[in-house]
Amino acid sequence: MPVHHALGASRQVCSAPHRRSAQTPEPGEAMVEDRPHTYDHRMVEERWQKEWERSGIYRALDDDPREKYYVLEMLPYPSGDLHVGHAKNYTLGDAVARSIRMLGYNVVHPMGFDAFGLPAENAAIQRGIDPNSWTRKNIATMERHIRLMGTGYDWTREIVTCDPSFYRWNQWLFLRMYEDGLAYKREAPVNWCPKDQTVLANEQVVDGRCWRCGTLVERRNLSQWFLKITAYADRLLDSIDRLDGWPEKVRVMQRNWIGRSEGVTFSFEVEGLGDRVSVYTTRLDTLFGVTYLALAPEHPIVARIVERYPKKREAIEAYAASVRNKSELERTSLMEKSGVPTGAYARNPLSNERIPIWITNYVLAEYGTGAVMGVPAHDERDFEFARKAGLPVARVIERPGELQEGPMEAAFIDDGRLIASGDFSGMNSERARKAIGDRLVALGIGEWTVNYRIRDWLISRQRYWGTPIPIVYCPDHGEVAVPDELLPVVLPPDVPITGEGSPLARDAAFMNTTCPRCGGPARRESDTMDTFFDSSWYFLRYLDPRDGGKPWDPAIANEWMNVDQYIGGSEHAVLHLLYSRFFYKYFSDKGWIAGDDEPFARLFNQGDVLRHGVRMSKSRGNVVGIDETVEKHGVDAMRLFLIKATPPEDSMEWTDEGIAGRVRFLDRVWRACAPAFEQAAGVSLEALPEMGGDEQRELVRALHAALRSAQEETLTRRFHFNTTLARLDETVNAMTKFAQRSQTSDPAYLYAVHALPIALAPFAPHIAEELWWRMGHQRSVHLERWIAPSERALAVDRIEFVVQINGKIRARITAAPGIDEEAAAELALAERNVTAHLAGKQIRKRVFVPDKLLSFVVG
RNA sequence: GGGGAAGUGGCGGAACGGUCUACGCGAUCGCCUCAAAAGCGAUUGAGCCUCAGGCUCUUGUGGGUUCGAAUCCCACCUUCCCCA
Repeated sequence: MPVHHALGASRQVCSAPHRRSAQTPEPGEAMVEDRPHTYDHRMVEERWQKEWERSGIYRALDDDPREKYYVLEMLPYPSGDLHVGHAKNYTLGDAVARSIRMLGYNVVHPMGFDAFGLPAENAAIQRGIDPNSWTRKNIATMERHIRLMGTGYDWTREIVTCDPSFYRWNQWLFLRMYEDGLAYKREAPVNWCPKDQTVLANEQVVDGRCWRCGTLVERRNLSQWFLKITAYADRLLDSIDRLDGWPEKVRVMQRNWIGRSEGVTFSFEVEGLGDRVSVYTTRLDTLFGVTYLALAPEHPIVARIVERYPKKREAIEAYAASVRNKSELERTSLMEKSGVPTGAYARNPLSNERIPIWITNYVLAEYGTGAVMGVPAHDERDFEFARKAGLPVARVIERPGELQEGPMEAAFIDDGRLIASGDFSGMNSERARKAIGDRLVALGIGEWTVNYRIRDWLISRQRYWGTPIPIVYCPDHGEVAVPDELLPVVLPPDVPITGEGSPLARDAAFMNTTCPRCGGPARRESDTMDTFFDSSWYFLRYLDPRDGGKPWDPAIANEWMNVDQYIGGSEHAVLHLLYSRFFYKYFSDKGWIAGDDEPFARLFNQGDVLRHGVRMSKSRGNVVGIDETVEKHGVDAMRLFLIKATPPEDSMEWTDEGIAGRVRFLDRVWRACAPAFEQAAGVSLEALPEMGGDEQRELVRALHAALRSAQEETLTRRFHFNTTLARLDETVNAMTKFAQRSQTSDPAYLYAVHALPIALAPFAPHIAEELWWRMGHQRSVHLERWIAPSERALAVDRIEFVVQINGKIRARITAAPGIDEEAAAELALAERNVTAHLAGKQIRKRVFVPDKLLSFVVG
């Protein structure tokens, strides 16, 4: 039987209360004798994690009358051991899911693994481990860690993308896109990472380097599969405006990435050739400042020019060869701008001026038209090149009211007023762009053009550990789609992985197949899909994870979509989020989802966890592991520290003192509640308790302030639970104080003890459950409804207002709330310090803010 | 160069037109103890004065709006992020 001791007694006994059920393990005896003062986190946490698993309290059901709420963390890559930096992400999502659930929503909160990708293959190359078993092992470790954090996921919905039951739907979706002309194969110069031995999408090249391994990428011409994301460029851009639950930063980055610009495509005639060279520009106002035409060495017209002006052949070909294999970054940023004259000339279509044609390294064939008009006076790169090449600089824009003389020191790239521009001189830039554009169109050599920075998404990867692209090549029928009934095209096991070339291409058993159309011998496509394909739609599979006939049931998806709260790091601000938005718009067009064609209503970017001032990461060797942290301090303490340290969007420093503080907090919670376990449950939470005195009122007020904070931070989606934890600290401090002065059998105290587990449940789920159970409850605290914060409980019976004279505080006065201005003034004028400052002055104005201040303006 | 975010005690942060520094960490002192740890309690922005009281200053810097500004506006400085 429980033994009650007054708080502060030399020995605090935590004995076993009544049994809950046959399956529930008994609380250990260790708590009773070994560590009498403290809460034994290890035993309690382990026990409840097992119990939650057994009882399945976090399962989300499809037909639930409550309003749905979809909370999702970005699909993690199973990288093995997790550290507390990962824990921050899952802890926030878990706290949000739990508090939303307690507020009465039907919450779905699933988890799964982004299991395809290069690290598994690299492990195979380096250590000869099979990618599948390596991945499965990592998933097991990671899943254990995620469970160890006390997270309340609905594991019945778990998906693993390397499972054929998942990736078969990648193939199915790919085939629908193929049918709709959104998936196509073409030869193109692509980003090739020599280390990873594969191509990369534009989005996956950061500063000219492979986003994964940091190797400088090269250019290669290869035949590759693309997804036509550019067909959705305008829609992807336009609906960014509606994403008001997204961080502004991410919205700006997406807009920049899509990079829509309006300009004119027009052409220059090449002298003596009859051909024309097209260029695209948004800066038509600088057209009269063109002093040369720059071509990419790969531009098709170069060959014709060489033919016509053979004298320069050698120089041109040598130059083209020297540039050819350089990466985009090297050409546009790292290398000095260079070029050679071709000997050919072009005519400026408006000024009719004769300008030299150069080939240069800083113009890329696959960007725009592969040719640009050179305007050194008003473009930085052109200015730099012209200076090196000795080309003239012709100023055609000036800042109004400013006369420039002498040679230019740098390009002037702002808008201004046109000079030396024929009929257009005197116009401002904006008007001139329109006028010059219209003139070119009227002359029949130009066309208004909308241009995008975004390119089609290259999804081919010459690697093994990914979804096989379901295409076969037949000598008679060419490219043939694998029919749906033959899906999935299964990744063959036991393929030797050497890091040289495509493993699948060497596997004869995989490659040799029959043509679905004629039954004759055919070869399979050996490329696999970019893993971003998987993460572009996985959030729909969670909703119908075991469907064997389709990727998801539209009716079920419509019940749950879209994702109400998406949580993840800002590193996916462009890639994953842009791809997912593209897929979702396509699904919407197909009628596979209804309603909003944006998948993620709200997005929250978490801040990092730092150790010694830098981001925690394995490669830096500054990680603090989950296992050791949980072992030493406990899951709840870890979660509380991760939440308490900073607002969730900020990065935080992991400190030993910080987590120690949260361990102390949990001990204080335990000590405050333990003496009242037996009696607390007898006090109803439906109504406020009797609050005889100030101490009682203050205690209940502190508790309700915590309840209000958690509720507000959840419903406003601000998630600044660091302030909620401050209110919980105050609550527990108030309880400790109360217990020292008054009886712990006081109804107000018992009420606080009874309610505390509910207020703690979203943040420290284990101790909350333990307290709840010890009070005799049979049902999980996590299935309880939140206690609505009560205005009456929050009301104070005394306020302190300040008296200001000319803006300076001269007195602080305690009074009843709601005191009127006259009464407040009377009290103020009774203060010595107030009268002293008012003496001999005339009151010109009086400002009264109820319960806050009374301000006198004197002169 | 353009855009975005941010600068508050010894530290993390709270407050977002109305008492600056809630809460936590750290530190100092006290109680308990043979002693320590733990726990509990108190103190903790700076400088002054005629020190039971009161004054001045303080939210990166300088201006402005206002009875009143950390909060709103302008300029500048610094840091981080994105784009070029």
